[in-house]
Amino acid sequence: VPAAKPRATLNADDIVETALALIRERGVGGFSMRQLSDRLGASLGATYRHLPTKDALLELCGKAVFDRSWRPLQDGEDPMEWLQAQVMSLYHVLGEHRGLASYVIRRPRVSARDVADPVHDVLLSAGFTEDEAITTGVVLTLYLAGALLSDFEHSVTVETADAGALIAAGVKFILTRKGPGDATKPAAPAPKTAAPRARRTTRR
Amino acid sequence: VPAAKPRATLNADDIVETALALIRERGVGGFSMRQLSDRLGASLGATYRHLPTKDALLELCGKAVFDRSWRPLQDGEDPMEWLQAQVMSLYHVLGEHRGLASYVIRRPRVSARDVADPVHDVLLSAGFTEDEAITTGVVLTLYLAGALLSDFEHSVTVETADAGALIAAGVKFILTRKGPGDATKPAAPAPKTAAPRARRTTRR
DNA sequence: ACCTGAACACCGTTCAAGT
DNA sequence: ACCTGAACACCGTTCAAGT
Repeated sequence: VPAAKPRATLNADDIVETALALIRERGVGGFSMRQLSDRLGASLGATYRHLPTKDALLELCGKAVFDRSWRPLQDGEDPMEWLQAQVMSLYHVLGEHRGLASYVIRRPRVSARDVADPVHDVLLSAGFTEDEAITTGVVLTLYLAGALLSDFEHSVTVETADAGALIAAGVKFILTRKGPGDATKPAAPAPKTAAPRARRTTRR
Repeated sequence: VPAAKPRATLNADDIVETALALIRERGVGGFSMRQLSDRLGASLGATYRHLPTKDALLELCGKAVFDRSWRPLQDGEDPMEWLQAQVMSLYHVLGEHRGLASYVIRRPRVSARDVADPVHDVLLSAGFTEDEAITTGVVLTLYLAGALLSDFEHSVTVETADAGALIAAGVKFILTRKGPGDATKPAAPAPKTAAPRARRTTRR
C-alpha cells in the first residue's frame, strides 16, 4: 500500500465540492473557472492542473450529484415505489443545482445503461411487456429530462402551484398504464425481487 | 399609407433569417454575433442597432421557427391526429435548429398559453376529464421538451434506431390513456369540431 | 441617420517563468 | 513538483467618432 499523501493542497474532490457549492448559489450559468479558483484560494492555472476542462469538471459535478441521489432497489422493496422515489429524488437534487442536469443526461460519466437497465428490469418485473417497458422507459426518461432541462420548477406558469406535486402526478400517470384492476392481459407473476438483469450492459 | 422603404440595408427579419441559417449549420452553441455580422456583411455595431441583445435575437429565431411549424386545428380534422402531428412537426423543425428549443420553451414570445390552451381544449373534446387533460398536457409538454433539450435525436443510445419513430411511439403512449374499446367511464360525446375555448387566455 | 471600429469587461485555456 | 501570473483567442455589448 503506497503511503497516503499528506495534506494534498488541492485535489479534484475538493474542487468538485466547491464547484457544487457555487452552482447551488448561482447555477451553472453563473459559474466560471476564475470564480471557482478565487473561492479555492488558488490560481487559475493551479485549478487546471487537476482538471482538463470546465466541461469535464461539470460532468464530475453531475456524477457526484447523481451518485448522491441514486439508490439501488432493495430486496422486498416495491419496485414501482422505488422507481417513483428515484425519479423524484433526481428531480429535487438536480433542481437544487440549476443547469447541472445537462451534464448528467446523456453524458458518458452517468451511463444511460446504469439507469435504463434497472428501470427496464423493474418495469418487466411489474408485468410490463418488453415493448411496453421500452416505451415507458423512454417516456419516463424524456419526461424527467424535460422537467429538469426546462427548469419547470421555476416556471412562471407553475409558480403558484406545487411543481413537485405536478411532476409526481405525471410520473404516476406514466407508470400507471392501466387501472389497478386491469384484467385484459394476465400480468406476469411479479417476483418480490427484481428480475435478473437479462440485457447486456454494453458500455461502462 | 406610408411609402415603403426602398431597399432597407439591414432589417430585423433578414437578420433573423441569416441567424437561422447559421444555426442550422452549426447550432446555437457555435453561433456568435460577430460571425452573424460577418455573414450579413455588416459591422457588429450595425447588427446591434436592430436588436437589443443576442438573447432577444434567439427568441425571435425561436418564435419564427415555431410559427413556421404551428398550424391551428381545422374544422373536421381529427383532434388527436392534429395534436400528434403538431408535436412531431415541432420535434422535427426544432431538431433541425440545434439548441434553439430552449429559446422557445418557457419564453414569453411563444406564450405557454398559445400552446397549452388549444391542447387542453383538444384533450377535453376527446373525452378526457379536466384532471386527465391537465396531467396529460404536462406530461406531453415535458416529454417533448426533454426530447428536444436533451438532443435525443443525436443520442448515442438511439443512433441506430429511428429516433423519430421512438418519439412518435411515446406521444401515442401518452395520448392513449386507455384502450380504444374503453368502457369504464362514458366519454363525453366528442364533437367533430374542437370545443369552444372556455379558458381565459390571461397572457398574450 | 446610419455605420465603423475600437474599446471594455468578461470568458476558457495555455505556458513560460518562478520557487 | 507545484504554482503564479500573464498572455492568447475568443465572447457580448457599448459608444465616440466618422460619413
